[in-house]
Amino acid sequence: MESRIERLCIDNGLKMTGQRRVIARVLSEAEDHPDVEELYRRSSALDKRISIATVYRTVRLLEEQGILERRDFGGGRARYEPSGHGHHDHLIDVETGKVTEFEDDAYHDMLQQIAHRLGFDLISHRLELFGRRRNKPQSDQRAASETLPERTKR
Amino acid sequence: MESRIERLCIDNGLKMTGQRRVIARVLSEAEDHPDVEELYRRSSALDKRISIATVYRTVRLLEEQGILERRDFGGGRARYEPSGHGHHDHLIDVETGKVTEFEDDAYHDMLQQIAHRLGFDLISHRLELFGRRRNKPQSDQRAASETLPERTKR
DNA sequence: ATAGGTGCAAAGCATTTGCCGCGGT
DNA sequence: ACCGCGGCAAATGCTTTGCACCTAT
Repeated sequence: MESRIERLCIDNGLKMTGQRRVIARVLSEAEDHPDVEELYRRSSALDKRISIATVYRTVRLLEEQGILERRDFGGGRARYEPSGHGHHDHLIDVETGKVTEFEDDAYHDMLQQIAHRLGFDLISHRLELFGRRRNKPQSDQRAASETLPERTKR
Repeated sequence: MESRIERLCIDNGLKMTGQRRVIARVLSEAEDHPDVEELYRRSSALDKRISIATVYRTVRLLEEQGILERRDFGGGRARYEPSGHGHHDHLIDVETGKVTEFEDDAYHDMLQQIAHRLGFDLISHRLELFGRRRNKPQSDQRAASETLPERTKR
């Protein structure tokens, strides 16, 4: 069984080694935004002979190929998610560290206008909200959340 | 002559040493978003006996006191700006690396609403636009820009 | 006087890289 | 067979810290 990301790797003409296959599978199955350490943990669980250096190299390679996207939610470690589940941004729960994704269509035009007013064409943006859960959360929006690993730095 | 930030330090009951006074002055006069290295450079120019460790310590202290704000524009180094020139976000010119500030009042409500829909109270946010300069920039908005130091990492 | 600040160099962390044997294609 | 890949450990870049001395208050 070939994972979604393995397929993408092959299509991009990447050499598929054992460790890459495992990492591709882990990424394909990830529903969150794991950092390298976490990817290494999950990959090691499937195949002991993977070094963290390889995870770093692979993750960088896949990012260059546009297969992965790097995120920076603060805390000093990069986090990754597969490309192509549409434009979305993130809300981080400041107490638990959980990340919730949300669609950004509503205000994308507004950002574009802001850029235009300043004399620029908008190429991309980065938006993160930091919030605290309210007593009675109402869920009228699909949103998956996860736990943010404890930060080491700072 | 006592700089604006030195005043804030005193008001917050911080012990004012020679090096802190110099760093406070440099920060008070900064119109950009310098990183620690840059602050060290500017401070050293005024007083040779300042170590970069002290700049790191001071900058962290001032951030904890709410006098400074840390920014992360990517590139692996923190950048700082004095607190309290109002809510604003940043647009980064992808070609030159220049940073332009802009006001965010217009869409702040919208962000709040998004957070609410997801069941959160909005505490803060981070918004960065990346754009390319257009031929004829129209300037109807106060905006200062600067050059982004070359990134070392990635 | 004394709590806290400073310089220096070493330690920490996340990430990258050199070297060299190994494995896809 | 050939070129790229992976493991390991050393290197890197930013930031923090232990220690011994120094200085505002």
